[in-house]
Amino acid sequence: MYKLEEQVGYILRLASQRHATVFNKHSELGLTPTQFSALVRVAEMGNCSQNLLGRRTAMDVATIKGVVTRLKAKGFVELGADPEDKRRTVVSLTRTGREVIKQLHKFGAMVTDETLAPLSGEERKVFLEMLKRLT
Amino acid sequence: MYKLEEQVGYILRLASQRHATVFNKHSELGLTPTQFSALVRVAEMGNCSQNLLGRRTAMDVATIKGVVTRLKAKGFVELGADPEDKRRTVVSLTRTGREVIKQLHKFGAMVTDETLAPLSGEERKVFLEMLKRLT
DNA sequence: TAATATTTGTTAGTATACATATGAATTATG
DNA sequence: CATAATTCATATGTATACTAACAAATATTA
Repeated sequence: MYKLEEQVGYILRLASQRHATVFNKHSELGLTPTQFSALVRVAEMGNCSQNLLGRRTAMDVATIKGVVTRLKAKGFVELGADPEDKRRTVVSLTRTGREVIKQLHKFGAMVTDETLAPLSGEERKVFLEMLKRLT
Repeated sequence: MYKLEEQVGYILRLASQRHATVFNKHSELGLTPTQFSALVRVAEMGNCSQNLLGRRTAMDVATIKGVVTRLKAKGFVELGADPEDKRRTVVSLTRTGREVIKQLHKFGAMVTDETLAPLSGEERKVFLEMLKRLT
């Protein structure tokens, strides 16, 4: 007998839903999970092109464009030209962006912690290790 | 040091992406993962209202509406009125829908299998059990 | 029974997410 | 050096996914 509840895709969707709920409950800056990832990555990389940022956050060119547009609208990043390559849009943090990074790191750790709350410390390690192998 | 790669939300997104890739690679009927879930559930439940179907597949009222509309356009389900409750839209399988269910079950099992390929048999059980606890 | 609350479904708005087509700039190749 | 291939960014179209506002039907309760 086929059970939808046993299919990995279905359960992954449910787990993602719960994670999103946890994320949104605590998000004060009004960031979405994808915007959060992109912002953290920009901070890590310093300046980088929009497309490269997309690759480093596993987002499609069309997706990262929208994310960057909204991060700019919210004042966390700014866009500039690359003197060495006229095709590129360089993404960098604004002053506001730099100021919230530490908060974001704390926030991210808290969301991960609460999402994994049903698992023990040892289980979390095992689970994350296996989940990574599925990527 | 904060690592995006260690955050459960980020890894969940990557795993979902890979699952979607596996799903699409094998999908001949042109169904999406959500459409697949809804269709399998309709088959399980026989007739049911659109909203109830949404609840049983963890989809929002707005989301399930779109999914049902597309399943209808593809000829897998049909919509009718409920004589006992004029608010309800009853969703049921068409003849075509009934004919593809067995295929869908096989297909679903294959997708789960290929998605979980990086894990051993024992690991899969442990992983799915933990993933379910996160929902 | 009348007022209230809930349920069902629709619609609009925002945000991913991917495929594909296009155009501009850059790099690689013959 | 000129053509081809690649890269970067934009735009369009389709499909989730959730919120919020709304109307109609049904259920509850005062």
